[in-house]
Amino acid sequence: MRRASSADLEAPRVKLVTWNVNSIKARADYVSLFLDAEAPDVLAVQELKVDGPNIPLALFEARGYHVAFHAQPRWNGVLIASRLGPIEAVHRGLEGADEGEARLVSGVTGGLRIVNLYCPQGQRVDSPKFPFKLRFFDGLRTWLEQTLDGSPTVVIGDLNIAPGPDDIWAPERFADVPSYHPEEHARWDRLLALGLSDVVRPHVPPKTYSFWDYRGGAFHREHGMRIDHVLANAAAADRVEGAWVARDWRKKKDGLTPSDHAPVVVQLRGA
DNA sequence: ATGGTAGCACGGCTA
Repeated sequence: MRRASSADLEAPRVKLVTWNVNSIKARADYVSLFLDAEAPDVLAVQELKVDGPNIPLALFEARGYHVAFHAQPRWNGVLIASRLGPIEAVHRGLEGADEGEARLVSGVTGGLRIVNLYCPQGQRVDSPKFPFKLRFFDGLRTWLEQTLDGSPTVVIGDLNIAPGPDDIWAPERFADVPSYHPEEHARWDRLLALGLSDVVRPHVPPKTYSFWDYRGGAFHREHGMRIDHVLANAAAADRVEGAWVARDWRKKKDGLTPSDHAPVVVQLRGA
């Protein structure tokens, strides 16, 4: 554990991570390994999959992180952990667009607004989940229009959209499939039109992925997608020094099963 | 071939 205040003065740099962990309960030991090895300043977690006492908050608190979360049993669930300081102005949920599911938590920490998202996956285009996904993005845009105020902000998380052909292993196979559908790309473009930019894309080579299905040996076949994102408004994007996918954390560690997503890391200059 | 794997209210659903 390190002393937050003096260390931050010595190294004015913020290491921001987004990671869909596929159950914070099943991944508690694995996430602990990650925190000790990578020491993020802010970690945005998606897919908690548990609520209440089943969330192992102690693993964050024991390492000096402040925590804010929005959770439900079984599915979804998002959490922000920060050692920049307390998390203030916390907002939970996307009223009118999330159908009561725990998919958005936001807060301000260290002078940075974090909007942490777990967007719907969409299942198949002919399932009710797909129009729900599109409505969620429409509601998100409306909410961001009202929320973005020019202060440094990142919109971060598992957006379940691969924005371009370099972000998915076989774009031709996904032309009519959620994660790479034209209707989703239209929503992506509308988010960017709010003044947000994808601050990871310029720093990673084409065909860099953040998610590989557990099934069919997808990781070893490099059958992946880049669906975990960090979007930043101008005030935050100006501070980005680098970004990468921590691909090694998609592998087993000490015999522990990994998530099907790797952490995505963005390094920012301190304020 | 409607699979394959992992996780959650233990078992159908979600990804």
